[in-house]
Amino acid sequence: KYKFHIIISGRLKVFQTDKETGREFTLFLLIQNQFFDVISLVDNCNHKIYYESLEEVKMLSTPTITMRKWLKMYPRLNERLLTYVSQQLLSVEDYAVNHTFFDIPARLARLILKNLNHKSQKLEYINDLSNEEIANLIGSTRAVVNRHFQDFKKEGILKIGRKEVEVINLPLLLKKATNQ
Amino acid sequence: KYKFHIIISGRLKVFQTDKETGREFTLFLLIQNQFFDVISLVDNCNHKIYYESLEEVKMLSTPTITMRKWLKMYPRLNERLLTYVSQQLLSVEDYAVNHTFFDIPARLARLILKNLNHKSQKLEYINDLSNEEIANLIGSTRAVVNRHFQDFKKEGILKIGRKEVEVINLPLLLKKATNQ
DNA sequence: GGTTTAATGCTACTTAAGTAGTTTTACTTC
DNA sequence: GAAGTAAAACTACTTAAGTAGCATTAAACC
Repeated sequence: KYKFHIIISGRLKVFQTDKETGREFTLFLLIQNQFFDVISLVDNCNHKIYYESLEEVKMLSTPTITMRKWLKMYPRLNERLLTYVSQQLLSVEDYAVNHTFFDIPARLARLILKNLNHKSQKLEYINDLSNEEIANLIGSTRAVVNRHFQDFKKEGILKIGRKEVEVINLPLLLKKATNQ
Repeated sequence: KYKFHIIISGRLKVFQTDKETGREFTLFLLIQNQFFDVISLVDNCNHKIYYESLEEVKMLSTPTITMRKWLKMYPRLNERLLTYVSQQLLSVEDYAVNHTFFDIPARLARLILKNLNHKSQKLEYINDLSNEEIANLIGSTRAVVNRHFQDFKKEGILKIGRKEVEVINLPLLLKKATNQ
């Protein structure tokens, strides 16, 4: 029933939802060479999670049981997985810490900085996302994200097109990312 | 320089701080048989984190290098670590999700439920913590936590002594934990 | 028992996140 | 190029988290 996957191409959004409000929170945007779902390998945890492809996604899949067998046979695999899960841990830890210490403008700035291609001054990998999806990434809502995008624009930090963000004033953006 | 530890006894608080506001956020309260710091084993990550013992802590320690050697020699160890890190991932994921979907009363209720001994109706493991430390666990502040503790008391959900919490009305507490 | 200290309780205030609803813009499709 | 649609922009409002400062209580120590 359960399977283990490796993404070959495309983006897979892994998220949680709140049925009450309908809000979503994106935990990971998995891309090439990333794994899903590692947690299923670890014994009897009933980890409820949702996923959705942002475009056509190609991936290698194998039943959890087979994967468990391979893990026993090839220690290197275990090692690789440990590294991967540790990175995910750091990533989610970052979410949690950002949520407690920073307001939305700062979290937005940090998201942009994290995904910024410093040569083109543009976002890569999340550049085509709607305000809604951006909001899901920082644990907020569409309207709020848009509000602060407008502020950033007014302050000359960003140039914003439809589903396109370009950084104009990097120093100011960096400042937004740190102070509250 | 870096070391890997296994807790033998006592509680070790692992946390992050915001220098600006002085606020803390507790990521883990490590106890017996838990590891610290697994992340250091994974190559060149410069993971900044703070830790502090809540009482006298005994632990086994070994240099990261040695531990890495052992990992290569004993595959079972790798397996065990993978399980451990995965659990931590789930735990931190829970933090992140709670922060986006639930308000402070709900997060407080969920913390209590998570650490509730259903026989004694009392908290175990975090029962002796101050409001301040409770706040650090749910990513809030002392005053706010206290405010909601008072509400819970008035509503007949909790009986609160100095550094002591007892659940009076479990159904109501459960309700608080889900809706906002 | 009296004094010191730290945790808790309380009041008042500020601010920003969330929400609802509408208007405008830009892209798509025929 | 007109029509339709979905995203983005905007306005107004509500609410709760955060903050500051002080009062009170309980514990700890001499």
